Amino acid sequence: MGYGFRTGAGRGPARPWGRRYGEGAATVSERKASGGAGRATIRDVAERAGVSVASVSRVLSGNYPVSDELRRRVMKVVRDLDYVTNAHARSLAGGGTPTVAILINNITGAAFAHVAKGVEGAASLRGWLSLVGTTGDDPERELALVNLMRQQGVAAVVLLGGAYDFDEYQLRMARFARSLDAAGSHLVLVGRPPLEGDVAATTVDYDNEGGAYAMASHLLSAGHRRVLVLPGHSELTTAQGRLRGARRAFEAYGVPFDPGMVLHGPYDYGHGYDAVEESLRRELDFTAVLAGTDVVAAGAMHALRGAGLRVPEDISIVGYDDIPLASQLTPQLTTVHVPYEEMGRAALRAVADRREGGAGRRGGGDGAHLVLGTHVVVRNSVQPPARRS
Amino acid sequence: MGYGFRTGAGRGPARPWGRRYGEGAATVSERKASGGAGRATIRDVAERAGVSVASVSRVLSGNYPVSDELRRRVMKVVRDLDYVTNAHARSLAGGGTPTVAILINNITGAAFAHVAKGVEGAASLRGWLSLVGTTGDDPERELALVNLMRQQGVAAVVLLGGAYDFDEYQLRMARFARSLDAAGSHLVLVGRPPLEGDVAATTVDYDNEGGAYAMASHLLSAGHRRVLVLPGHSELTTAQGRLRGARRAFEAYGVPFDPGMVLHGPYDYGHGYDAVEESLRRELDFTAVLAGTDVVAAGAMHALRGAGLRVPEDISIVGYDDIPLASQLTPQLTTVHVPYEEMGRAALRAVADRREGGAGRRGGGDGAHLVLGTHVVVRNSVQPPARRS
DNA sequence: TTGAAAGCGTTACCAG
DNA sequence: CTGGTAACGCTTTCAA
Repeated sequence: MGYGFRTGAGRGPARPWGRRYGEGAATVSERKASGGAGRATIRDVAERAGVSVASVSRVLSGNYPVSDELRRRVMKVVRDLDYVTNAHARSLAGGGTPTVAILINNITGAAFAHVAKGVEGAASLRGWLSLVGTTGDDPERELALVNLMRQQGVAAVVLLGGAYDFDEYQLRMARFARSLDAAGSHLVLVGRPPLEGDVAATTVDYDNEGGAYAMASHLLSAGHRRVLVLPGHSELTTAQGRLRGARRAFEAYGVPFDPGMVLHGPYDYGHGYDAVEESLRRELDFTAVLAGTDVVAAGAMHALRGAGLRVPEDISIVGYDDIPLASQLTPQLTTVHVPYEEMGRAALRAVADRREGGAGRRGGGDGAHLVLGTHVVVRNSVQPPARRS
Repeated sequence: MGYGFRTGAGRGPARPWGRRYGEGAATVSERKASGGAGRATIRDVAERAGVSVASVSRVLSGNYPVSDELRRRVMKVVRDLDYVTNAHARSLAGGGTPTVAILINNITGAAFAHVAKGVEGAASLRGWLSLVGTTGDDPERELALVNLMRQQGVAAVVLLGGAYDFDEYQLRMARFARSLDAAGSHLVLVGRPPLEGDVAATTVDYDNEGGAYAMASHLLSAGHRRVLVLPGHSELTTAQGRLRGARRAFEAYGVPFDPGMVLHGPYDYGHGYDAVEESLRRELDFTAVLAGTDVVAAGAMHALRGAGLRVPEDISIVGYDDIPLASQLTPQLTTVHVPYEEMGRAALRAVADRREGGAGRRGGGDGAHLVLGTHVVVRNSVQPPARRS
């Protein structure tokens, strides 16, 4: 009748917006010449196959009964035209591939790569897509990225890596969580402590402090008493946890913990190198180095060697993370294994389960918290302390 | 008049599809309760600000003059509602954020991380988005991913890493290129040789063979004559190039090249280790190892050391890629620097330029080919050959 | 089992 | 400078 869209038999207004297919309800004319500019649409397929767009949609979605004949006809045209569905249109109409966004400070970190692999692998297993964004440690960029992901309508935003424990952090993350939740998305924190309060965010963490405790214990039980500790940046939550774990181990062993032996700094090779070099210059007395990450340990090892010290004969070194580098160093590094890839998988699983399970139980409160175990991997970088002259 | 959408004053059919805002042309009623389920839409914002959706769109797009008063009103509501544009709707309507897809075999590779960083960095600089997918060396998955990316309407698909030079490869890639081109997208090959013929794909490559030539020359000019070559998989284009370069260097130096000293295998630590161990067992006579990648070199170094051989005093080793690992090994590895990050940047730049420049010059033919230089980085893993007993 | 058409949330054109 | 609204390409309901 009077209303209706794409009916009205050619009485539409002028159309200066560009091409249009099949103007008028039953009029199959003015067809776009196949192979023209731009992507083929579902209507091109429908017309060419002599069926309705609804049928094409049903064939392609595969979630609706269609006759074999119809399917055959449609699929042939799809192949001929090399047609693929427009994901944007599909999402808009309600369907669409769920997408996870992975946000990371530095894509170059080996630990990240493994988490990303876990997420990506689990995602593609379910036919999900994954987006990656890097923040470069810039909070502004992080904010911008979260918003960008929100625009994309992602099923979840996975934030990777230790967080800086500034005052603003909790507020900011809580805001992210709320925002995403309101948009039907979800925040997942991987490798950082859970948010306080009743926030709708999932946390997938590992036993950071426990790993450090075990690692330090390993050193202590080998007889080391003077150990140089390089936990990382003092405001970084992972560094704080590692330091805490080490401290607890010292207490447990009744060994006094000397704060003067703790050197904070970034999780990189250069810091490990510099810290050890400086300690040597300052003639600090230590028989072992407890590094915050394997990369820091590698740097430390380099500096030690540069000073003519042997590892582990003169000085023992341990790392944290158990990235491939750990077993590629000489000597191979004793370190704490963190199940990064498994964490990635767990993160995606959490989101997927949540999605299937409780539609409608949104609105905060169910901040799940998963903690995966860590353990010491003993290799060749630790020996009982040498009696130093 | 008779036609029209969302006009016709309430004469529309029943609407069982769900909520709808502002039924009828001027009727501002039946508003969704703010804060309800789902994302706020541009119409929520428009209604709440008492302006038209067109105005909201203009304020948010920022590409059209609007009064300060309007902007203020709209932005306030946007903040109140925590509104973000729906990227899918935006793309569908013609706007939208350009997106690059990065496809990679193994996300864990360090070389990849740097290319990805380059692409991602350059992309976000322009406000572009980047997607990452991993193929796991599976051609089927690669195909599926390219199609997925095509569905997403990505501006370009960047394929990373050496390719397996099977017969089918050229055809497959040409098909990808054509497909993407037809959809208004573009194929970029990074770190692999360009496609043959008149194919619309851009290639960003590095002087692979030249780097190998220089690296081998370095070894030869140090006096090495018997060198164990571990180029990689024999079907991998990068491995082929590296082997070719080495061979040319031998020729240039008038040193006979012994095919028996070439051991093919994957680009991983284990292969380096195994190859050297086996060579040692077979009592192959060599004074240096020319590894296909730094990781292979690391494995080789480990095996050598396990056999009681010193590097570089007894055996010299060189790598390829110059990933961070190279300078973290002991001794630090002399290797070939490949500008991975720069390649990533170049890849994105190529796509972006192409997009701005020649709209309409699609249809094959302009397969640009960029080749970036490589160079030897001399560190401490090479010494003139020891006179062996 | 199939077809017709409304609706998803934007953008950009046209008219004022 | 602002408002109205067709169109983007698809899914899904309703009707046949």
